[in-house]
Amino acid sequence: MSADTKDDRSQRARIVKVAARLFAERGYHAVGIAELQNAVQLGRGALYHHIRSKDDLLYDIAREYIADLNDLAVTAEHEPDPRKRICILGQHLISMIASHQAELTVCFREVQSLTDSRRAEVLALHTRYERVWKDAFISGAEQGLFRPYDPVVLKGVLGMYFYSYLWMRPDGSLGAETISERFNEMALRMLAIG
Amino acid sequence: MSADTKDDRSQRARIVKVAARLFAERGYHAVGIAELQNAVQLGRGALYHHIRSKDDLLYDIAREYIADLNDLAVTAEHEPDPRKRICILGQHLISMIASHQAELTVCFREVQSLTDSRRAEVLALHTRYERVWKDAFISGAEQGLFRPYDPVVLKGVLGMYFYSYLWMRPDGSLGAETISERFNEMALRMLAIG
DNA sequence: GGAACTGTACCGATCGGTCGGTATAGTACG
DNA sequence: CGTACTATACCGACCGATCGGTACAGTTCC
Repeated sequence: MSADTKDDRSQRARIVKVAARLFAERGYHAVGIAELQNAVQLGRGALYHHIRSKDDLLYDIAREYIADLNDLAVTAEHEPDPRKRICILGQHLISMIASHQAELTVCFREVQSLTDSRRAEVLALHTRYERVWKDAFISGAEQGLFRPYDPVVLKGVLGMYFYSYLWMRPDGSLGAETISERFNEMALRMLAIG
Repeated sequence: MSADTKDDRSQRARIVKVAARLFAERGYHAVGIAELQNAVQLGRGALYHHIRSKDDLLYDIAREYIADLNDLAVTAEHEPDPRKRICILGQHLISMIASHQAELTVCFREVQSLTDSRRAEVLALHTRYERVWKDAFISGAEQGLFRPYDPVVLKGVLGMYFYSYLWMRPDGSLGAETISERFNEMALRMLAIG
């Protein structure tokens, strides 16, 4: 039992992880508290001892992982070469999706299920993340490396990366490194001049 | 009242349309029958006179529009030039998303909410649609026009197009024609050799 | 009359969340 | 040592509200 002295945090982390998987598999509103109870093998009271509400659970998941993505993106902003910056952003994004697929699925797909103020907050983080990409595109355009900035190109490139949360399989034959390399190469093609 | 003699079909079509919009906005499980009633201004009994169940409603939406997409795709298969075929597929896809955004949002995002057998059926339609693209990619590769077939490239291209259901705005400044033209050009770049 | 359409009252089941209470471990005090 | 007290983790019964769906009577139109 000595390993369980930190029960509080580890239990909560475990609950959040299981919830993320359930929400990703079947959708936030489709998963009831009873199902979550059963999945974590805890009684009603025990579960609510660790979480405040179902909505808070969703909020924590949706917020934390887009925030992490932003943190990673900030480090990429130090790279002066827009082409390299795109590659770093792409590699981070794909590796995050590969290693936290359930959480990012919730993050991308269940924002709408948050209460108004929380949704606004999380959406702001999404916007901020997108802006990092946008800045890289504009930067490259100004340096004459990329085609002039075009929002459709931005959406297209981001769509390519983001959409991977739906088909990527962590145990599949395609590793995250392979995927990000090919996506990065394609992104640079989309941005090239002429 | 004379214009309402075809109430049966028109009412049902109206209900399906409103349901699609609600499901797209807030998610299938988040929308209750009461909310749907209120939106179509019909009592419980009247509503259930036109639909069999909530699940059937989802099934009809999710099935019909991916089936339509497949029908459109079949006509594109007659085009021998893989490059042109890609452009036709892309143009059809984007124009469908633009004109039936709510329905296709449901179609893409709520497949998981269907019962097992129905989900399998709808997923088969998705697979079939993806195969049309795949065939075009392979065709182009065989003719020496595209790079060798790579599933990652396929997923990347499809992601670019599909993801647009999340950000496209029918009343926005970007018309469907503009978007599909630029996406098509990018898709061909992604597929080009070297 | 009869078929189509509609509203209301109602069903059992399940929803998210709270309740009082228990078991256990740690700690302070005599 | 034993006893009193506190905090944490947990359980299962229970809450009002809402869920999807049904029964049925009334109305309208041919």
